[in-house]
Amino acid sequence: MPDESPNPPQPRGSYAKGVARRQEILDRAIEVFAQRGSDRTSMRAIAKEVGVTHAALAHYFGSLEELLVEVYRESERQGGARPPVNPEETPVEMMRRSAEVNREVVGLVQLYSTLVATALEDGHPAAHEFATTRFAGLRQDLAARVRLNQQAGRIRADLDPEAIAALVIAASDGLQTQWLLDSDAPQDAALLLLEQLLSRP
Amino acid sequence: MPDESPNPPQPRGSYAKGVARRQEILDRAIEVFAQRGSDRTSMRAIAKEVGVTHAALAHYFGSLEELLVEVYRESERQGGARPPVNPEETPVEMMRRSAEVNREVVGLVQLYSTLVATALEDGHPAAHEFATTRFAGLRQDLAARVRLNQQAGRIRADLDPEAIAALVIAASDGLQTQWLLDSDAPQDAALLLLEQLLSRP
DNA sequence: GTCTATACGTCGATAGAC
DNA sequence: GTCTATCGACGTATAGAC
Repeated sequence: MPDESPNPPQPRGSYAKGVARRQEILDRAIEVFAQRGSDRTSMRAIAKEVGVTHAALAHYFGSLEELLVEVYRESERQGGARPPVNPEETPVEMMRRSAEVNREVVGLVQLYSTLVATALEDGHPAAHEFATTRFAGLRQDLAARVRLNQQAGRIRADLDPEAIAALVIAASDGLQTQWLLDSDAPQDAALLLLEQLLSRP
Repeated sequence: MPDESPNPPQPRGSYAKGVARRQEILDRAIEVFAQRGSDRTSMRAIAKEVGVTHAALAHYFGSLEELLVEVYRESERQGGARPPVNPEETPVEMMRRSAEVNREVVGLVQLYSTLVATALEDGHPAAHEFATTRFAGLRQDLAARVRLNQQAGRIRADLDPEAIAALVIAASDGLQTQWLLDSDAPQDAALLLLEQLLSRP
């Protein structure tokens, strides 16, 4: 796209107001989702809670799917502003902390499950992009942590970091699901078991 | 449930035809889901593929949710008619076989993910009942297998069978998801890793 | 650019005809 | 037992007010 004007065309006029409004909507939507689940989440219902019309949501987010993805992304971003993370923290410890936080915001976990399930179907590019990127990034991050821990002697050095990363993420997600369906399911016990299995003997 | 009449009241009139028709619909629906994913799955679309109207589906299954649950249940039942299972088969081996089969019927795995995600939300009794029962039953079955394997010396005897069962199920589900999103994800490697971790040293 | 009003087609569910 | 007809709610798209 040649011939770009030296004055970028976007932030002209009341553009700033738009991004602020968009942020307002996202913040409010996160509260709504965290409280009551991701059920009853039509554009009209969300719009009513936020205080706009459903057409306004379409204006800012394009589609319901993109809105849901943005809500979850933003909630992760805000949740990520937690105490600075020790990079040598064990991957399982990291997931256990995450699971603990998630128990307080069940609606966001429901939203996450919905997004992942949607991503598996064809014809949902926004959800697919979100899930693919998230899993690939998480696997990479966790694999790096595994290597650090292996060097520090806290994780068995004979195990493949990539496989460990995928396994820890899968266990974390799957146990979260089982726990949401049955709070007697041994979520933390199973994560501790995995931690023990990975530990250097 | 006392006082059952010797002549059960249900199969009166052309009831037998009804169950046959219902079975026909289920069989056809399973084919449809196995082929193309669980997307495009409105009652009207399914009805068209099956050759009836959407009102007929509602007559037999009550709601879309119940139809989806029944389709998956029936597909599991039919898939369960596979080679008799060695009860001492290791839990991870069992899940690896299952994963192998599932790769051929991606649409049914998509349907499963949708059902589980739906079950996490409020106000979906059929999906919730399905998922709760399935996980509880699977955990029980796998825990029993773990105990057998522990006695046979194939799984470390110092580990909690219930926690192992939950962990194996979670890993299996979660890795399936990651693999569907990215066929480079180390699904089998991670399951083999888990097998190795659980093995008696 | 921001946002409302409105309309379109499809959805799950249901009632009633046959 | 299966259909047609109809209902309210949905996601999306667009025209135009400001």
